[in-house]
Amino acid sequence: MSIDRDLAGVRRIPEATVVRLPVYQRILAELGRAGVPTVSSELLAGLARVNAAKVRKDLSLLGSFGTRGTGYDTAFLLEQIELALGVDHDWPVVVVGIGNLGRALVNSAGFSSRGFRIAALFDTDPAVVGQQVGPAVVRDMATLADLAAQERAAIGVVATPSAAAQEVTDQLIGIGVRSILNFAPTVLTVPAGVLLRYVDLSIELQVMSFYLTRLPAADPPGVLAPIRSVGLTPPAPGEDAPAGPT
Amino acid sequence: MSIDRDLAGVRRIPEATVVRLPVYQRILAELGRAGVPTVSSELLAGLARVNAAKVRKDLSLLGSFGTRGTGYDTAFLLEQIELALGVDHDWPVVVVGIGNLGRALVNSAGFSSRGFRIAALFDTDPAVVGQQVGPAVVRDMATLADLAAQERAAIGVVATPSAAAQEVTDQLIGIGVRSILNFAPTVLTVPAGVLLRYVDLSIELQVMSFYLTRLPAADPPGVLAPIRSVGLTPPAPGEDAPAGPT
DNA sequence: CGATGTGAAATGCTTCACAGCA
DNA sequence: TGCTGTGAAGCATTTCACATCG
Repeated sequence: MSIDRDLAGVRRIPEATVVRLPVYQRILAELGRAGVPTVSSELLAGLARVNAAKVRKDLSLLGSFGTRGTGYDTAFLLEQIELALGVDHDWPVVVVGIGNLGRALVNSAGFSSRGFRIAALFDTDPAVVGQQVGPAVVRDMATLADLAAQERAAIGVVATPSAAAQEVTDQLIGIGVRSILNFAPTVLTVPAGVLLRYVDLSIELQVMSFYLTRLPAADPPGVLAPIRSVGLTPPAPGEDAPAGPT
Repeated sequence: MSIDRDLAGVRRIPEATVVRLPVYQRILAELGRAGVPTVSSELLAGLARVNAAKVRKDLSLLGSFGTRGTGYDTAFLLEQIELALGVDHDWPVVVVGIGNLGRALVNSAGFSSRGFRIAALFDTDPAVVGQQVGPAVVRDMATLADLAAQERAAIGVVATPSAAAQEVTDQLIGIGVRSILNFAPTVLTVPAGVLLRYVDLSIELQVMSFYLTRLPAADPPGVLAPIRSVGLTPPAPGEDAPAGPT
C-alpha cells in the first residue's frame, strides 16, 4: 500500500504513461535517423505535443537516463524505452478475420515494428482461405488448434464481425493466447489474467460528435494519446518541430 | 469560468464520461431491441463492465433521468444519451485514403450509425479513383476543393500513409473541416479549435507488449492457470455486449 | 423496499517549482 | 549555467456511502 516499487527498482508505471511511451519511442527513432544525438525533455515534449514536465516524469519512472544540463542521449533513451515496452521480445501475433480491416492491419506499419511477428492468419471464408496476405497464407479457422502445436501466440487480433468475436476470442484463449486486441464493436468477456483492449471506430466518431456540438466554447484536454485522446488543439507548446516523425 | 455548469443546467462532462456514453448507447439500443423496458445502473454497469456508481454518476451528469426504486426507462435514456452525444445532428464525413483501411472504415458499422454520413471519399491513386466504395465513388484528391463548394464536411478521416497525413490534414482544414480522426501513425499539427483524435495500431500493440512482459509468469504447458483474483485488464474504451449471444 | 442521485473521501494523473548535478 | 529528477500542490476521475424518493 505504501511502497510504489516492484521487484526491480522501477516504480509502477501508470497506464497513462504506458500509452505515451510508444509515442516517445517513435519520435526518438526518427530523431536518431536524423542524426540528433541528444534530446531535451522540452524538445521531446514539443514533438509529442505534451508538457515537458510530463515527459520528465514519464521517463523518470523508467529510471534516471538523462544528463543534467544536457538532456537525454537519443539512442540510449530509445533503447531504454523499448526495453521497458518489451518490444525486444518476440511477440507472435495471430489475426482472425481477414477482411479489409484484417488486411489493413497485416500490412500496416504497426507490424513492421520490431517484435511483432505475424504467426498466422485465420478466416472462415473459403474464398479467403489459402490467399497470401502480407507475409502469410490465410488458414482455415477450423485449423486454429494446429497452430498451438507449433507455437504459442502471444497476441490475438480479432477483426471479425461482432457476431463472431466472442467465439473467436474463446478459441484464441483456448490455444493459450494471453492478450486480445479487439476491433469488433462489442464487449468481450475474458478470464482474469488475459489482457483485453478495444479499438472502436464508432466510439471515436461519437466522441467527436459530442465535442463538435460544443466546439465554440469547449476546452477539453489536448493530449496526444492513441484511441481515447481528445481535444482542442493543445496550447501549442513553444514552437514547431525540426524533424517531425514522418 | 468558475461554475461547473454550462448554458443549460447540465454540468461539464468529463472526457472519461464522454468516452463511456457511446458504450451505454450501444447497450441501451440492444436492450431496447430485446424489449427490456427499464434498466438499473447495476445491469447497465454489468453489461458495460464498469462500476455501477460510475454509471449513475455518468448519467447524472446528463440530467436526472432515472426513477428511484425502478431504474431508467430504456428508450428514454437512449434518447437522452444520443441527444447529449449529438448524433441526432447530420455529420458529413470525408475519408481520405481508400486503401484497405479506408475501405474497412467506410464499410464498418461505425458509419451506419445515425448521423454519420459519407460525404465523399478521396484518393490520389488513379487505379482507385472512380471506384465505387460503399455508398460513394472515390474522387481524385486534386478535386478536394470542389467538395467545399457543395457542402461543409464536419469530420475528416485520414487513412493515408504517414508521409501524406499532415498535408492531407492541412487540406481538409483548408476546406473547413473542424475535426480530424487520424489513423496514420504520426503526430499531426492542427490549428487551435480543430479537434484531433488518433487511432494507432502500433501503439496498441506496444501497450500490450508492455503488459505482457509484466503478466504473472506464464502458465506451464498444458495446465490452465488457476489465475489470480484480478487480472490486469488495462482500461480500454469499453464496448457493450449484445444481450445474450455466446 | 429498492434504486437513484450526490456530497465527500479516495485514488490517480498532471503540473509546478526548485534542489541538485554535469 | 542548463536541464534533469522529484516532492508537493493542483486537478480530474473513481468509488463510497447514504439520504432521498417513487
